[in-house]
Amino acid sequence: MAKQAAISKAETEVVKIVWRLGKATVRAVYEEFPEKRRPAFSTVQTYLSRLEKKGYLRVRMEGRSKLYQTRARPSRVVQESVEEFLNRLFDGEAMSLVRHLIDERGLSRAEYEELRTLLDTWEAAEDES
Amino acid sequence: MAKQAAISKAETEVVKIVWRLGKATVRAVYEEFPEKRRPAFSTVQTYLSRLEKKGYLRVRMEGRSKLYQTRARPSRVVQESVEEFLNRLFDGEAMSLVRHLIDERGLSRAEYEELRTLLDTWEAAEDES
DNA sequence: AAATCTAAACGACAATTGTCATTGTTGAAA
DNA sequence: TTTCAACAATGACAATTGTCGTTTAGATTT
Repeated sequence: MAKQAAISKAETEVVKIVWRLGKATVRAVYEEFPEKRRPAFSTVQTYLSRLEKKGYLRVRMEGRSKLYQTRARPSRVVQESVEEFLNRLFDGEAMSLVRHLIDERGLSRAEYEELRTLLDTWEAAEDES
Repeated sequence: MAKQAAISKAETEVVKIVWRLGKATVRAVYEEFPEKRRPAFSTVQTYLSRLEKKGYLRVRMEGRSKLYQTRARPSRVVQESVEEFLNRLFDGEAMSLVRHLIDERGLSRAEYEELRTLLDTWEAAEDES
């Protein structure tokens, strides 16, 4: 299996819409864009077909229209992007990113709580091994 | 001041080298690349001059060579990239990213400890307000 | 049936990005 | 002073990406 071509910015936005909708026609995706930043119908067509060519989506005819749907599991795609991003900016150090997030963007009380909970859960899981 | 043009992948790698070195000539940057993935000298020249044109670096002649140095604070550039990335993949929710990091990549014991410490620090700081 | 609507198919194009090969200069070494 | 070595300065080019307009062919409405 050849290395999957990278997914671009605009394509990411489109693939996310498809994930959210589960399966969608060109028009459906097209209409998900908020009117202000909505690209031409044919532009969406192009994005979708490129995504299909790159292997991120699967397509089939549904009557007169094309119906696109997920091929790769979203998490895998996200995973790859995160990995790439992490390597590029933080030398692959997840903690650097997290530190950056906390220092530079700040945490809300709620986020703080959530993080604590996450850690507790992690520890609990870890203990039984 | 016009919106700063986005920084590309290859450019990010180069700008990081300049940050690391503080100030650097084309050759210095060129040599920082591990031999295996070292682009041509002229390629590095191009990246640097594009970075300068985009406003990320400042340049001046130092004798016969050009000396590049940081213009924008690194953290600001990183900040922007993180923000862009976060919006694109996680709808701007930092916690989604963190959750992804923990679930999908896993935490090492050490990272776990560090995170705990970070949280404790955060809380201490928070308490006095 | 004619007119209208839709969506697929194409083909294009400009901008951005990744990458160089060359050529022109110039200070330094032979 | 001829010859190098080291840089700057250019110009190029292919691939990728962002974006469309147009044409074609069925489906639907008059």
